[in-house]
Amino acid sequence: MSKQEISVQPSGGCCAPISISALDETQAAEGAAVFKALSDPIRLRLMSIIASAGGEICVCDLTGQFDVSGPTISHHLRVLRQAGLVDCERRGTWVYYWSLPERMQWVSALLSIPEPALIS
Amino acid sequence: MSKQEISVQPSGGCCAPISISALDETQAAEGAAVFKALSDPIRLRLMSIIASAGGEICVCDLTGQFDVSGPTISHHLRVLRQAGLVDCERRGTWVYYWSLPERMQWVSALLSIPEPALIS
DNA sequence: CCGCTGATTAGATGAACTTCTACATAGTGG
DNA sequence: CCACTATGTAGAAGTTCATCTAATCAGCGG
Repeated sequence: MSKQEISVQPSGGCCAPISISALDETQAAEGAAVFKALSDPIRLRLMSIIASAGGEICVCDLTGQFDVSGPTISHHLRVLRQAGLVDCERRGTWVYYWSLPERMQWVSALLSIPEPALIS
Repeated sequence: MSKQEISVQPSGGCCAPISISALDETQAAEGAAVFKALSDPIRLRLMSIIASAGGEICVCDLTGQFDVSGPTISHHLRVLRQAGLVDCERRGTWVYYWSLPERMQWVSALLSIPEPALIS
């Protein structure tokens, strides 16, 4: 896995929270792409299950928790992967996914409101 | 403004970060709705301009910064409003928008990775 | 009261997205 | 080498979304 695909290239979480300064078009495009990946209820729940799994989790343990077909889960996992939020690896018959905390934290920081901002 | 519309009812930012525990279907639906509002480059940039304005900002100061028509900006602002991320008020001829930090911080907290989680 | 400007609403159109079924690929084990 | 299981890919169908133009609403000034 981790194959080369046309995906959002993480430019490195490098911009100030939006409560501090506005985003330029490039930053907005990258941020919006990540938010789009999280904008589906199934994907957000998938992301939360993977992120809270503490390590990695097998696709076979994900599929059963949703009322959609396997290919649909597969599709959603690819979207999360292309957004840089998770990565995966095949080991034998099974494929394991884990979350990429840096990416999550970058998006979190984008929306955060620093203490100084709360005071002013 | 602040009219009654079918929108995402903020249930109060009340769930743990997804790196700690998975979301149930209801929480995922509410979270995904907010992320969807932020999933468009124009909307995310609008949000960042409003949030970093320090107070409120007139629609007339927003429209000129984008290459889309006025009605399109209006549409995007409504989406942000329905997601509970901004609110607005008409004063005379002009309409002013401001950000709702609580909502922003709730979403930010959802994706945050608490210190203890980084250690374990 | 009428025209003007700012902003939103309504309706239409083309693109993107979610989901499915059918099929393909990867790996295990007899 | 073949059957079987776990995932992923391809393509299609229905729905949602972003955007535009045209029309409407709100407030100001003559």
